[in-house]
Amino acid sequence: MHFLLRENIQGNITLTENQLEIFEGLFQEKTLKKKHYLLQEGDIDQGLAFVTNGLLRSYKVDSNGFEHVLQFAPAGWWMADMKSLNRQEPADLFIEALETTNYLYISKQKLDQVFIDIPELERHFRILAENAVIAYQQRLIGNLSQPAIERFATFCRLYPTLTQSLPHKQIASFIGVTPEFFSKMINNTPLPKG
Amino acid sequence: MHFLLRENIQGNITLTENQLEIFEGLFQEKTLKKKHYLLQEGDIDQGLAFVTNGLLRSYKVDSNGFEHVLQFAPAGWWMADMKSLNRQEPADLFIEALETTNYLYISKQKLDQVFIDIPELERHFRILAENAVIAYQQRLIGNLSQPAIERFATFCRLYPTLTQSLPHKQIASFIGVTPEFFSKMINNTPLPKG
DNA sequence: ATTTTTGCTTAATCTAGATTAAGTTTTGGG
DNA sequence: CCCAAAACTTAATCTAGATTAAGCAAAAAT
Repeated sequence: MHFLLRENIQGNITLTENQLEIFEGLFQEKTLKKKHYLLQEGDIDQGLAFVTNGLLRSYKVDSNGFEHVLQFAPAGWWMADMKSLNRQEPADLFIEALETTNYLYISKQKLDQVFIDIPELERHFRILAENAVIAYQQRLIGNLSQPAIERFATFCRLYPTLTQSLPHKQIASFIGVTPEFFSKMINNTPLPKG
Repeated sequence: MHFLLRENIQGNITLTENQLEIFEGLFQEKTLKKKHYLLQEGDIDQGLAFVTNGLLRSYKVDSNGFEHVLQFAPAGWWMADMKSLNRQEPADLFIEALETTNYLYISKQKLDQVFIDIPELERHFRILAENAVIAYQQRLIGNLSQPAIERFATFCRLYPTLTQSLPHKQIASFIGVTPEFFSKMINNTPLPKG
């Protein structure tokens, strides 16, 4: 059940078996049914989720009621409303299960303590945060410089698995177009005549 | 000269006077003249800059030759091409001085070592990275959900000092519009008749 | 000081993508 | 198995912002 968590950690740092077991002992196994929420706007995020199975998405609802997907978290990915979690203030994001999802949950309190007990883990989360910064920078530049069709191509290259399993509506929201335009766009790859 | 660096650190962690002096000893003081580059596309970023005076910007040049500003760094801010620095690969960003700028420079090597010697500093940089993630998330959502005039209003609220000191062209690039549209937009706040 | 470059503005035209509105297909709950 | 709700498609119309093209102002460089 935890091999994905171990892989995640060992991608950045080296821990002893004992340290791994201490860390793993801080999580609870949880399940969220499809269409249920891990977090809703206004809640205060109390911890981090590591998906072991299924699929989560985080999104913001804007002042006109439109949804904008910030992140998808399939198995092996972390998910939280980082602003709400870090500052302990009301969330502006929703986190929802797109499929019934199993995840490991660790409270902010336990996470903060383990950074003191096992400083290598703080390195792991520093590197994860830095990689997230890089990913958001690239997405932002893509949104400013590329037309929708190229953003879609980038999405397909980056998340080939998700491209298959997600409703088009969700991909459209992630790349920043309406479902109507997305539909028109992908059905407009005109085949050569003859 | 270093009071801004101390303020920056002490905003997140507590170090002894001795630890502060060790850390400060790892930096070189440098100066970059206006319009000169700290980093150009294709270079490999070798370290982090902490601005003590002046103003840097990082930007990407897209395939059509248009510039997109990722970040401004006035006094008290850090600057790097995080992707190039972390992965030691060719940069896709330029980092340029918009004014003659003084900064403290630390190499990647020394920074990595000090994270081992003084684990609290790794916490500081973890928190900085997490705050950067939050800022990019908000900027991305703003770009997807708000018209340019509201993105400009947000920019003015967030960076009141920069709003005064920056050429309009740079603000336009940051919020993601052409200079022509920016000009039209800000000169179109129609005054009431009479 | 004057020439060149860079920045700012205005205005006409153009377009990627939004909006609105149906109609169709698929999914899933009871 | 059936019905309601979602998801997807198509098409007409609309608009925020881009593009192109001038002209003007300010700042740097020689």
